[in-house]
Amino acid sequence: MESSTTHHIAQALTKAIVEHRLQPGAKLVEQKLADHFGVSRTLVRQAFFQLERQRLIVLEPARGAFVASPSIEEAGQVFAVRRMLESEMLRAFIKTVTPAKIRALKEHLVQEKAAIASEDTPGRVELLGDFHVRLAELMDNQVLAQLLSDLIARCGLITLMYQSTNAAQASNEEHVQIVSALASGDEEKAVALMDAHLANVFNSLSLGRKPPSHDVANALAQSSKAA
Amino acid sequence: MESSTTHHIAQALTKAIVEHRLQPGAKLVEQKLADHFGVSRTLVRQAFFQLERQRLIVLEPARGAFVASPSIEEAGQVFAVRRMLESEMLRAFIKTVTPAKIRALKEHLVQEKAAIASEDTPGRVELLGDFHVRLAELMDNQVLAQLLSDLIARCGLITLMYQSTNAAQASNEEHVQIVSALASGDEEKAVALMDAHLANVFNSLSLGRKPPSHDVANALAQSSKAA
DNA sequence: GCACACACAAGTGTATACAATTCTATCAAA
DNA sequence: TTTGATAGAATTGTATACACTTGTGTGTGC
Repeated sequence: MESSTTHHIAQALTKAIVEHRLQPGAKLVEQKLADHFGVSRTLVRQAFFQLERQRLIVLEPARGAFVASPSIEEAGQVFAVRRMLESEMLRAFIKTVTPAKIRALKEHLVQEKAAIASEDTPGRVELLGDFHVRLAELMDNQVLAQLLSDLIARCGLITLMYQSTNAAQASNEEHVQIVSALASGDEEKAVALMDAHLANVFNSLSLGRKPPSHDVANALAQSSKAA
Repeated sequence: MESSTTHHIAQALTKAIVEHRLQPGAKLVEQKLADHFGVSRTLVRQAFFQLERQRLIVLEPARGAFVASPSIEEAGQVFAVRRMLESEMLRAFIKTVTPAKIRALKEHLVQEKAAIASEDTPGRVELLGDFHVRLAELMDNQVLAQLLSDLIARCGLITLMYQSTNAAQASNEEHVQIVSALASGDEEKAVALMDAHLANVFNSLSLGRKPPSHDVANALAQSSKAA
């Protein structure tokens, strides 16, 4: 079984949600999405059940699917988990560090800078998150990478709500410092920097809170990259 | 939307898989499950998509759904993540420890012992896993608790493959030691014990590997508790 | 005896039909 | 004007129908 169509839909919706083309709280009407993707409701519903487990949407019985809007409290918990996970990850990373890995990270930082410079908002957010995933991948731990990727998507739902070009720049600079600490083999410094970095991202939260405008069809139309 | 029926099915299957009433690799035929639950294939398929995201089953295009059978390598990665997460969790726990929390943990240990004594295999496995979840819950971090719960379910798929009454007893004793270290406020000792504990569980792996017997209907019939 | 082709059975992938529920707009009464 | 009731539209929940793919067994040619 599986229908890669269902997965395709889930992926497109995930992207739309993480990139905030679908606002938190927006209602997802099955038929509209079905029409948009040119399929029947069946497949859309299947995708919904995936997204629900991913915590990107909430399913209310007989009322419909809504883009999740995590509370500040939940966001705090997610960030707490990330801090636990990522500080330990860095410790492990530094024990198996190689020049090639450092080089890979530095390359990533260049991409981040480019996205920030070109004001490519969705790309920027994706890359800033991917920095953390990249770290996990470089440790050859797919499970960890996948897990982090999910957590970051879940944060993305929040962070995008506030993150200005300015904040993005700060994040990038913190990434640079972390890599630099890793390169010099300074475990404690790297961990401290990462911890501070995650704390910073979380603290800049709870500012923006724009009112959501629930225009589903339009949001999906302008998909930024091919899925 | 949502149909609590779909969730009910997903939960029943989850339980069956984690308790090893459904062997890794077993094929899950949609119509048979639909008959068993007295519903149409539609709902079973929806549940499948949830279970897939949970990594408890694998969906192969046009071939069907199969109970996941994680490789030793993947198991290692899962345990590595648990070690990262849980050692940091303990550090945080000990900073907010109270007598009431210690008491709650000790109560849990009593339950563990009871399950082991009465040779209640599914109950035993569930409780041994829940010890770790309980820790997360006591920190008021639902996100962490949920995440650990998922990871443990994923391990359960493996651990049950080998875990003898003997190994269960050892696990329980290690839990006792951890709680004792927590009670005395010895952070480093608690972390070290937890790390060793998880390493032990992982190392006892890769022994058993019984050949799977794919009797789906029968496995689901003997559901141990009401879902 | 072995390899290949073919037919048929079993099972999955998707769409559609219909029942049940929720939402919305209208209107009457206070 | 506000409240409440109600009818109809919109939307969700579930089952079923049917096309398509995969697996299996039989028979034919070699």
